[in-house]
Amino acid sequence: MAVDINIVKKYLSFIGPDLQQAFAQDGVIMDFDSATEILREGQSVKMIPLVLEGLIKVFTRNEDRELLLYYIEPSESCVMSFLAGIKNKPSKIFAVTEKPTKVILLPSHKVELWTHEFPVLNTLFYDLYNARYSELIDTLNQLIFQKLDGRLYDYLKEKSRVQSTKQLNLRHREIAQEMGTSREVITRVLKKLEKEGKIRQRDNGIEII
Amino acid sequence: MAVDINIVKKYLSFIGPDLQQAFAQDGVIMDFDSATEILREGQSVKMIPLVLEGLIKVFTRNEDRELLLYYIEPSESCVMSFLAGIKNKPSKIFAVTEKPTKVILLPSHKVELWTHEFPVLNTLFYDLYNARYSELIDTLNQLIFQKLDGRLYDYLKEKSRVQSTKQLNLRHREIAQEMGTSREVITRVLKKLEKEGKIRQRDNGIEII
DNA sequence: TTAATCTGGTGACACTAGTCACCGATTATG
DNA sequence: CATAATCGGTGACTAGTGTCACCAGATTAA
Repeated sequence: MAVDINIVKKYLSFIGPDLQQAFAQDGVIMDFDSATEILREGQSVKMIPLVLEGLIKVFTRNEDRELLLYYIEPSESCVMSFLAGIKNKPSKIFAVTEKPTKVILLPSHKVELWTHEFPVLNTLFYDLYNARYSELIDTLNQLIFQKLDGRLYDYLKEKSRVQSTKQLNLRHREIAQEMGTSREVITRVLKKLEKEGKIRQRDNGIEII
Repeated sequence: MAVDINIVKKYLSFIGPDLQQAFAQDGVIMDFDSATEILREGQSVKMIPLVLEGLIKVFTRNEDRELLLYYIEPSESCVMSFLAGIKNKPSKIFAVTEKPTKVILLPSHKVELWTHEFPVLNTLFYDLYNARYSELIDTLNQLIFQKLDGRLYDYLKEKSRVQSTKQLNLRHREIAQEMGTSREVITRVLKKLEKEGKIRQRDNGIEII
């Protein structure tokens, strides 16, 4: 048995004992440090990851510009990026841990079998696909229909949510990077948000009000 | 038998005889005129549509602004929008036929059963989800990393591809609508593209070179 | 300690896209 | 036929962003 069944039970109580058993049998637990690139390994070994603990951020890149797409939180999966990566294309999607992160890797051919045996797994993936998709749509709507100040404020609130703190330790430069713009612009817009009383800037970072 | 098995065989040769049989048994064929809104009906009856013939465009809206997301072509499905619509949320996605379109509607609870019996169906949906997802990513990348002239040119090329013609019968106003900008801007950028020799404007529309 | 680096801050400027106002030509409608 | 509506075209202006140059204070490295 590759994985301690109790770990599986602890994090994935909702999938039922049979599937837990299967996961324990064929899955592999991996722990990643913060800021580890997740995508590289998956391309040769066809494994589908399920996040048990921690946080992964998914973004797209174009030359030196990035754009944050969404976060993957516990009991979610980065099916998409992996599957896309496996298929063939250069994928244009990147996944990096933002906290120390524990995942369980499931062999994709097993997962395919399991989806026939265990409807709950099908539902899980179907929900995940949907979730990822909606997030993308939201990002897209934000991009085309909102101005930078709105986008930045939403970005900060989301960051605050996934980090579970109102004290964000962020450099202007990092924000600019993740939002696909430049540092000076972020500096200016943060000033504006501060004047509007939505945030406060401190030595160590940004406080959401 | 609700649907003539020969229709199913004709359009969906790749799914194998057993699944064809199942589709014919439980599916419903519907024909839509051009410019019909597709989403409305699906919300009470849980049916998953598969496009057999024609073309559906999917877009998002915000007040009076729209943004074209992608097209659904034959043997593809708008799973996402339907499922999202069924779930609960206001969905923010719209689907409208752009040609006369023939679809087969499959009861979603049956589809769930079939995915267990017929691996090919799982693969189909999985591929579709992936396709939809990649298209969104492409749109997103285009939006943030490209200027309007590039976007417009790509828009025209894609339009030309799905319509299978280099002579596009389009009003500047329509283009502006689908790209989420204003008519004057499109007029100007089209002029620019024409000067660059990428298109030609005629009385009846636009020719891609 | 000194030098290098990182950080936020800022003014000046350029460019893109959106808006407004208006026009002439063409097409549809009464 | 006359009038109205639509369509593309254009100049002028504005707002929002991105870019460049440079600065001062804090932090880190030599």
